[in-house]
Amino acid sequence: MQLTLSTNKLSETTEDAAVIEQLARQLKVLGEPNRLRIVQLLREGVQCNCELVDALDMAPNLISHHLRILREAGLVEVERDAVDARWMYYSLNRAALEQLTSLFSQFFDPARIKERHPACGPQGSVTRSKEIQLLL
Amino acid sequence: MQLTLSTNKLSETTEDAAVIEQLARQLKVLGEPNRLRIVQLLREGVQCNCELVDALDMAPNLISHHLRILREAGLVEVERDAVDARWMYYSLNRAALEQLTSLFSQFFDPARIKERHPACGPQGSVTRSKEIQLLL
DNA sequence: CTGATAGATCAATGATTATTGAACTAATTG
DNA sequence: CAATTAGTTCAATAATCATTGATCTATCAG
Repeated sequence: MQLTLSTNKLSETTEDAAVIEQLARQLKVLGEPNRLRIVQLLREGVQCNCELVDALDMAPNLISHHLRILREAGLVEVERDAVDARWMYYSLNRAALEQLTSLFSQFFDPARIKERHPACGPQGSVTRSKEIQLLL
Repeated sequence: MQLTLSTNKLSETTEDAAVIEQLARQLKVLGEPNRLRIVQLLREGVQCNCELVDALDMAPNLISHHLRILREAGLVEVERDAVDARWMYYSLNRAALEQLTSLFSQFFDPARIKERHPACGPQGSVTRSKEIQLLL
């Protein structure tokens, strides 16, 4: 799915609710250890289901399941072998990863974290920053 | 948690099983929409629980829960107000985000995806790449 | 046509985890 | 001290989702 931003100002790029949703969806998909391992293997090049089964020691249908999730998230693509159509070849979607890494770097860029003092708390807030003590 | 790599060769940095596990753990934490929204708010600066409650329209204990998860993943830190110790101030852990974005960019870098032909499949594999047809 | 092969789909189970409401702490205020 | 306030912790519920086993679909080989 290709998302268009509701604004073209870079500073608001990562504020768009739909973008956040999409980012969360993809991160959740990648946050599953077995799927992350599949992605790691796919980085080494196109793989068929059976190769992943061998490498990960998992049931074929489970691999199938995770590949489907990855595919539905737009992160992985499938091709069918033209010579023997029983074989499926899975590969990473470069464009999707390009977009994802770009958004991720922006969203979590430490340099863009603001120093703002909280709007709530006691009036002592003004000088709080120097008095604060670490918890536990 | 600070992870040391079992190898110092850049090309193998993202191959380390422990690193993958840790990456998966953090991505899963960030893959929850409400938590991602919390992170988004924390990017605007330190926030107390109550501010997040207002901004996200969620129960305080639920915010507490998600903040704990973020904290246990090392992504968020807490401080207690020195003037009125009832207030807690949450902030993003810059060092952790630095490390995470770096690892993420490396791991999902499209440029590092190899073109390798699958080791399985029919003998026709050799010329497969040009014959392959897209599935659905 | 009959197996065998690669893999997907389906239904059921189990584990994880977000959410909710109630009770609890600790600190401040009157 | 009693009442508030900010926030956490705990137990219970509900929803999500990974895993498993069985079945199903194509496709290819004999």
